[in-house]
Amino acid sequence: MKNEITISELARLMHVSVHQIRYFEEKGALTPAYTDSNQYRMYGIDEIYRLAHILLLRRLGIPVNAIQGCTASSSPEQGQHLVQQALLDVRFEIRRLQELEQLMTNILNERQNADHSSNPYNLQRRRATYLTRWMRLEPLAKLTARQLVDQGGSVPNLFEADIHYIEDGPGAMNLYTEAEAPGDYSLPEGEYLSARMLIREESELEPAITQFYDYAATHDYRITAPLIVIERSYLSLFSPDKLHYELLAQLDPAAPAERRDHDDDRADHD
DNA sequence: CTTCTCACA
DNA sequence: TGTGAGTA
Repeated sequence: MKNEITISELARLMHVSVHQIRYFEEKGALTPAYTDSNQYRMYGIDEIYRLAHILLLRRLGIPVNAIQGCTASSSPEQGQHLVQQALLDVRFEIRRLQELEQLMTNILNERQNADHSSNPYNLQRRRATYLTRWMRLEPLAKLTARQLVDQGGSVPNLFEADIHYIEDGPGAMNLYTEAEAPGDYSLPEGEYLSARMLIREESELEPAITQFYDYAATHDYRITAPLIVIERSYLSLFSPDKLHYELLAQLDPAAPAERRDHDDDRADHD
């Protein structure tokens, strides 16, 4: 019985595939102690340690090629740099996952918010938000696939963000998405009237808008700024035939805006 | 049981 | 960076 072991024994011992060991060899990271007369690779105790090191560095996300140079020519300086780089990479990955987590909770939260379908209207105090414009829709133009590609690469992560439609001249629309910093359009902080609704056909939108203005008028809300139509893409996620919209308009800050300390005293109109 | 090579994610 | 199939 030899002291050295075969590749499959080594693989079982280290909980890796035989393939993987040969792959490391191809990359120059791990050479067998010797190859037997039957062409079998044989591994001794040194190779076991070596493989353990390689596996550890792989867990840190260091590429096998890099392990080759760092373990063989063995410059501790370089090895340290590799680990530092790997650390930077995992921090980047953590950020990525945190953003993903945020997206998921947003999707879930929006569903909760959307479910109170009793009274679509509601008054909100909103912080300033900033919008960046990414496309202009000419009057009567419908959004088509062609327009999206002709528009150039500047289409945002479409349908991961809510699309804001703001009228720009007669019949024309500008399309925006939310931005971090002040951009092409700003919604100032203030009181807003909002209505959320679920719509099956685009034709339902127009009457909803007039109804929105009617509602504002009968409640003496002064709307000065343009109406913002928000297409909430998350909410259509699980009901493809329906679109969720929010109508939003800032209330005139100059108007006396009879202080409403509670906003649930309207139930007369629908 | 091993080897190698190739195609595939 | 590996995996799986097929071969000898």
